[in-house]
Amino acid sequence: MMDVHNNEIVEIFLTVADLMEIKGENPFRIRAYREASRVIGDMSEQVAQMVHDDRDLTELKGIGKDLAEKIREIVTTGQLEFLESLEKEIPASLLELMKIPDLGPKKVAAMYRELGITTMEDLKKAVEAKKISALKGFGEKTEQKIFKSISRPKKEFGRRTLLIDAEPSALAYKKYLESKPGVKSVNLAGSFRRGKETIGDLDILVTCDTGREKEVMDAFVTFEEVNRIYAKGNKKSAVLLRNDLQVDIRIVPESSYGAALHYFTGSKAHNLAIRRLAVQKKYKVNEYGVFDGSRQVAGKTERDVYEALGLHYIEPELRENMGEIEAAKSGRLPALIEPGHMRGDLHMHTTRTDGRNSLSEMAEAAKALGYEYIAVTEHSRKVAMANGLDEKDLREYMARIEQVNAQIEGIEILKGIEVDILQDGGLDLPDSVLKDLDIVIGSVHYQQRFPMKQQTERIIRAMDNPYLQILGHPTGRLLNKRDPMDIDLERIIEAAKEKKVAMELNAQPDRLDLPHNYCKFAADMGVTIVLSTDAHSTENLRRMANGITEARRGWLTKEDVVNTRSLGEMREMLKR
DNA sequence: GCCGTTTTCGGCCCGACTGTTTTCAGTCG
Repeated sequence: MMDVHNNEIVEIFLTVADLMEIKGENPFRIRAYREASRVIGDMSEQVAQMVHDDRDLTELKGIGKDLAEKIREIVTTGQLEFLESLEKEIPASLLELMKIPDLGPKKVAAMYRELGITTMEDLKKAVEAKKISALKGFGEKTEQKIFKSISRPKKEFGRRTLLIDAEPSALAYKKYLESKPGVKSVNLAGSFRRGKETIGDLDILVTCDTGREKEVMDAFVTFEEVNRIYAKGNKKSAVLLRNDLQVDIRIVPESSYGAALHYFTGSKAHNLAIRRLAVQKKYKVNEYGVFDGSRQVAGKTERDVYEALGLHYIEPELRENMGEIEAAKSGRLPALIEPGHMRGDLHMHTTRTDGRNSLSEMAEAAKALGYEYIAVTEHSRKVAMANGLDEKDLREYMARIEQVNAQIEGIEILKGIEVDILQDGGLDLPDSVLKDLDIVIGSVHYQQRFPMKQQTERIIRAMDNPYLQILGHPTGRLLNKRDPMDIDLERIIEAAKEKKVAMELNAQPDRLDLPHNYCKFAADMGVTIVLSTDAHSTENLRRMANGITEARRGWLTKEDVVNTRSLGEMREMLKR
């Protein structure tokens, strides 16, 4: 039995879809592969485990008999015969070329067929020899566009931007557009609005005085950060910023504002499902509204759009076609957690280890945020580069915490630790001191490259320590930098349930760890979740907002998160 | 390739912009 991960199956199916597209296969068949890969990619459960347990894969939405068999083949053999036969017909290097803007499957196929182009290098030579513009269906402008694009490093295409990195440009753009005459409203939609951890591009929706659309579009493409204009019309335009962020804009009439916001917020999968539902009800949904024949029956607000289709309003964070539409039909949507629900923060560092602010500064800042309690959780000795504490250091610091706690009014400072989980699953500090703490978080910081079985068992063994209350940043992922550890997270969450250990949702914008799909899995199992900032400065305490967004994407309610509770109730719930 | 209180066969979301087109294909979201 091989450990084939969901993301490997996703990659294989996406590659199959791309290759079939170049080959010119039936688009609906291609879509089936893409749809299946999306479903698998969003799952928390490992498909390989399902195969192993002899479960019926066709229970999964979008997976029928054929794809179930292909998944089984991938899981048992580690490869897919069908993909290999496709790769014999279509060079896989063509997929790189498809990442170039304006080059899709048809054009790439034509260049391959007519000129034998398979690599970026081939393409460059053909462009320089002016062979591209000679092809039918191609012309001077297309050749120029390709020339412009291949002079850029290829890795820049398709790279996703951390939400928090996109934020400054997004807000600056919004403010800029709002200042333009004739503009009535500017809204950021797309994955930015859905609160995805990383975004592919930025989507802006604008309403303006009728007749002034062109004026607004002129302003849009002359924003100071614009580096390149991809397309410009009166309803829709697209540009590339200097920081490589692509920005799309749509201008719509106010009567269609809700439908357009819905359409432009996505996700694509959610929109497709909504449109399919509309077709069932003999309606048509587009970005201008819900239509019964040519009559608009909804569209001014998003709520109207959902109601016209017999659905409750769905929050943007849930719009991934992961069950939210079914829940909205039957009124089973969760009441999502909100920033105002948070009453404390249970993971932070101070200047005693690698933080930038003192204990009292952190406490004052937390108090200013309206919190009732915090836990100060320094690193343990193993994390030497952060001046991690040994037992003696910790005892001293605990005394210091008690001191400050006595001095400060209106907030309770709890004595905590982020103790390192050692190679063998032991903890980096003795029980004799752990037992005297209020909050014990256990985290893996070293040896993150163990094989799955070993890594999983290491973490589960750590949870056997009766003083460990919270598993910190459970996957160890750093978005765009480091993959999650190779672990069976489902098994770990099940163990957490059994041992009454809570899972942390670490709110650092490049962690957001526990990932949302596992938040949902854990909450469904009844595992307690702690939403923490892991702040290393007073400023960082505000990152709770990022964690709230991830929690909402994971369908979490106030009840699922322990630090929405009063101090007493929270402590009771974390007791083992 | 999937899917079905209209169907096990015949559908499968919908529109804007661009370029190379004399009416539309390709790409994108």
